[in-house]
Amino acid sequence: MNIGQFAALTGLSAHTLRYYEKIGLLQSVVRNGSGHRDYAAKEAEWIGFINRLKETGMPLKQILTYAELRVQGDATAGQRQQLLEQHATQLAERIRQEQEHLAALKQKIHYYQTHF
Amino acid sequence: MNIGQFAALTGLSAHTLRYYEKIGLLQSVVRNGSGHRDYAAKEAEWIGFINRLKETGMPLKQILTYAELRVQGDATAGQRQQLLEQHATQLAERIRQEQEHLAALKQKIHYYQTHF
DNA sequence: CATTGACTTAGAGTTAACTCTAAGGTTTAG
DNA sequence: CTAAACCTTAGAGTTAACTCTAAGTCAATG
Repeated sequence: MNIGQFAALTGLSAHTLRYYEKIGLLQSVVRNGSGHRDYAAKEAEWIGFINRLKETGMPLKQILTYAELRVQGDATAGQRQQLLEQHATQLAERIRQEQEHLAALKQKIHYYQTHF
Repeated sequence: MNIGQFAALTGLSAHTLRYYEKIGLLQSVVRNGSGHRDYAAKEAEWIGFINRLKETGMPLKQILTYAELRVQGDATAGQRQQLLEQHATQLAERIRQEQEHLAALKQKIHYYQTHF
């Protein structure tokens, strides 16, 4: 799959895909005979995971750390697990806070409803 | 209360407080005889609400819209209510997504636990 | 065979929300 | 009285994560 198709599939732009490659987030993209990038299914999966981490607020730098551990193979599984555990803990805490904020917002909205 | 004390109280820097004033987020700060800002309790409350909106991902521009409606008084209560309702809906949706992400992360962590 | 899309490097531009600096002046606290 | 904190305007710098441009070349599609 070429970069245009892969961009459409992942929702990222071709520019962004090259950028991700440049900073080391995508290390396994192979080229076809004429030098064009040829994306495989595993890249789509990996981008999916990157997006999950991004959408939960992990900065690219940290995702990059994870990516670098990943290419080092099984020896780094423990570190990766720890990294994800830390992130999961932070995410749970954020969800908790957002629920609190949501409750407060709803109360404020209720105030508007009853007073105007 | 002067700007230094108020900064300490709200967790924002004096720089940021002046910046908020400049962009119109803080419109009611009075000055004492010598021109220094004199913050009141209502400002602290308002900053608290701004922080709540910020922490739930509302961009300053939109918070500014709310601020401008606010200073226009009761006539804009409906619009403000609508703005908050929209935001609450988005927030609820985001929480839902984050919960999904969290579940997926936990599964991945579980995978690490059982395979290494 | 013409158009569209791919390739490269290198670097500039964008947006949000600060964050800080300069430069000169006034006020307050101990 | 002196040091720290406040005031002003105007503008530069920062960080993240893109986003785009230039300039020239090569490949793929209909």
